[in-house]
Amino acid sequence: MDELGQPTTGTEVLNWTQRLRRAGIRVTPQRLAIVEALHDSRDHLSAEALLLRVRTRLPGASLATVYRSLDTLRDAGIIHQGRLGEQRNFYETNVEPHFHFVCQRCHAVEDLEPMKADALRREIADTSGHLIRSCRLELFGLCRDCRDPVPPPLGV
Amino acid sequence: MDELGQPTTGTEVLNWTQRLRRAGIRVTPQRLAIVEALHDSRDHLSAEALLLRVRTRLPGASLATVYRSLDTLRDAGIIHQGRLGEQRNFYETNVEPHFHFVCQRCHAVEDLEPMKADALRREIADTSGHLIRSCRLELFGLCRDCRDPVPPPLGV
DNA sequence: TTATATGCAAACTTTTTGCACATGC
DNA sequence: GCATGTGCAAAAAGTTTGCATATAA
Repeated sequence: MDELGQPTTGTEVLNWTQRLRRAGIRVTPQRLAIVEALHDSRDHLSAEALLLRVRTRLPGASLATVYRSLDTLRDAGIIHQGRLGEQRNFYETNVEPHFHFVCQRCHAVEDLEPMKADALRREIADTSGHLIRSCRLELFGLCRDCRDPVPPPLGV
Repeated sequence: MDELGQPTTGTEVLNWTQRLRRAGIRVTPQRLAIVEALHDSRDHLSAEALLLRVRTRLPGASLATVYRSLDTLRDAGIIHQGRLGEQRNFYETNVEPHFHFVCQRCHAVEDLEPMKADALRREIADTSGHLIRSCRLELFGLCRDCRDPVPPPLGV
């Protein structure tokens, strides 16, 4: 199910096809497989992780195509590309401005709402005189679960 | 001159030597050349850019040594390592928590004070339940100069 | 003296590119 | 039909590593 509560299969295919077409880029099986695998994962995936998922649907897909498709989709505003301390990029279908929290123990990545960040951004713009077009906020630490590990059940 | 208004040469050498020694790492000509070149540049340098500067003083220095020294200095808390949208790391001697603004036109990098970011960080910690150990804020746009180019002198 | 650092070259990881062939529109 | 996309392999770019030698403490 996607965030509207619709089944992911079938209608999703139409949605992404339309989105690609409206963005003015060609609709190919590879691009559809890539953007759908990325969206269905609801995660922040590397190109290589994405290739593994795409290959379950298109066994012949190549890493070069994944990279080229991701670039195209990113330029079309359909996906977001980022980095999180690591040496490789990650991709996600959430293109709204938002921030990331990375757990340094379980390495989970959580999306954070922009919240007051716009105020911070505006204040920095005012005091610095720069024109700010985008910003990235990344927080690192221990997530709820890794911070307070669930104690083992009593009597074990 | 450094930020205390002291001449950079001479006393600086002593300072960095002391700082390395106090951090418990060996003082080598390469490490001193690296940290001093980095500090004197007052910039955000890549390993390769740093090697060029270091080689004016130690012509035989190698890139591998620069990388290994930077890792060591970073682990010792003497320098800070970061990334700014690019695919390579940068290094700086400012180890205080602070943020960066990157001009997308002239590619200048400016350090920003943490300011209200601590409040933002605290709020995110409270609402998410995560333990936040560090955070990184990067802003991209046009700097003051690139935003409002100086008009050519009259009569030309 | 001895653990640690350096230089060199090779390896490794991630991403990009040239080219012949395939395909969306 | 033609501009564009794909797969393969090779190349780039950035960083790390093995090893013999050199050096800080």
